[in-house]
Amino acid sequence: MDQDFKGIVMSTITHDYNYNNQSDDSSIDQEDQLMDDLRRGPWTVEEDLLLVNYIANHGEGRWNSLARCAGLKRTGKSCRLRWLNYLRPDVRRGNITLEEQLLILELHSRWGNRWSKIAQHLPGRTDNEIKNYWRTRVQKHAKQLQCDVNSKQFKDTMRYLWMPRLVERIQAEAASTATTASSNGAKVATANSTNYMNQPNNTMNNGYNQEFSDDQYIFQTSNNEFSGSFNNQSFVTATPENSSTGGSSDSMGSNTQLSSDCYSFPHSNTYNIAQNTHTNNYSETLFSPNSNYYYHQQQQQQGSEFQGIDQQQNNNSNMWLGGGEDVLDNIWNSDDMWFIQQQLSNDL
DNA sequence: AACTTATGCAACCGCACCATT
DNA sequence: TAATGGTGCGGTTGCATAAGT
Repeated sequence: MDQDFKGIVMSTITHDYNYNNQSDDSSIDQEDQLMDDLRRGPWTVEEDLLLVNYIANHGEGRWNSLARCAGLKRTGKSCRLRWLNYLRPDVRRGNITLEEQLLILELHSRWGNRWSKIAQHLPGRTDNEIKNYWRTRVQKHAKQLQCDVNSKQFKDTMRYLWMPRLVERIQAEAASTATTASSNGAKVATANSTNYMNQPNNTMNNGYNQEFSDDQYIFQTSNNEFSGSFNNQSFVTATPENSSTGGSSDSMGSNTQLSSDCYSFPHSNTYNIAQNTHTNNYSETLFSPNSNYYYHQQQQQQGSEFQGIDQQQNNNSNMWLGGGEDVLDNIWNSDDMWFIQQQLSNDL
C-alpha cells in the first residue's frame, strides 16, 4: 500500500471515526443487529482497515464471502459500496472540475440518469458522486428556474446557455494557465480557442433517456476554424465504447473504456472526444468563430426559445468569466434569470 | 449566541439481471 | 427449469455541517 493510499485511508478513517463516536450505537439498527448481527451505518476505522487489508491481500469480488472472511459484520453489498465509493485508491476526491461538469451535463443529456455509465467516462469519480452532484447542483438550478429538470426548457437552458458558459470558463482558465506558463518560460502551444460543439441530431426534442450513438458527441479545440474537418486538429479519435485502441482497464480492474487522457481536458488543451464521421451535420451545431454561441438558422426555425440570449449574455460576460468555485453558482445574473424565466413562462 | 434552514454526501434499500447449481 | 447467490444500478434517506436569520 503506497503512502498516498494510506493517507487517503487514514483521513477517511479519521473522519468516519469522529462521525461514529457521535452516533455509534444509535446508528445501528438494533433489531437488525439482534436478528443477524450485521452492522449498518457509518464505517469505523477498524472496519475500513479490515476491508482494505483484506482486498490488498486477496483482491475484490464475491463480496458476501469477502465480508465473512475479512471478519466484517457487514453485508457484501455494504463492503462493495464502501470500497468502490470511498476506499478504492483511485477514487478521485475534491470538487468537480469545470471540465467534469461539462462532461456530466453532456453525457447526462444523452444517457439520462445512467450514473454508472456516465461515471465510466470520468476517471476516479463514482456514480454516487456524480449522482449527488446532479441532484444537489443541477436540480437546484432547475428549481431556481421553476422548471422541471427533465423539461425541454431546462435541457435547452443547459445546452445553449450553461454548457457554452462552462466551455468559455474552461477556455479562460486554459488561457490563463498558458499565459502563466509562457511567462515562466515554458514551452507552450498556441492557445487555441475552445469550442464546444454538440452534434444535436434532434437534441432540441430528444427524449430524456434517448440513446445517442457515441460518435455523436464532440468536444473540439480548434483555431477558431470549423470547416467540418478534424484533420488539422489534435484531438483524440476514440469512441468511448467502440474503440479497440482506446479501451483500457484501470489498476483496479474496472471497466474504464478510455484512457483518462481522453477526458481530462486540461492536460493538453484538447478535450476532444470521439471520432465523428457525420461531418455534414456540423453546421447544425452551436458554434461561432469567436467562441460565442449562436443558433444556426435551422434551429431558430425549429423554434428555440433562447434566441438572442447569447447576445445579452455577451454583454455580461465578465460576470461569469470571473472567479468562483462553482460555475453553477454564479453562472446567472439577475438579468439572465429574469430573461430565462420570461422565456419559460412564455413557453408554458 | 442561539436557533432554523439548506446543503452535501455517505450509506442504505429495493429491484433487476446474470451465472451457477 | 427453478432456485439461489452475487453483483450492479438508480433512488432515497439521514446525518453533519454550512449558511442564514
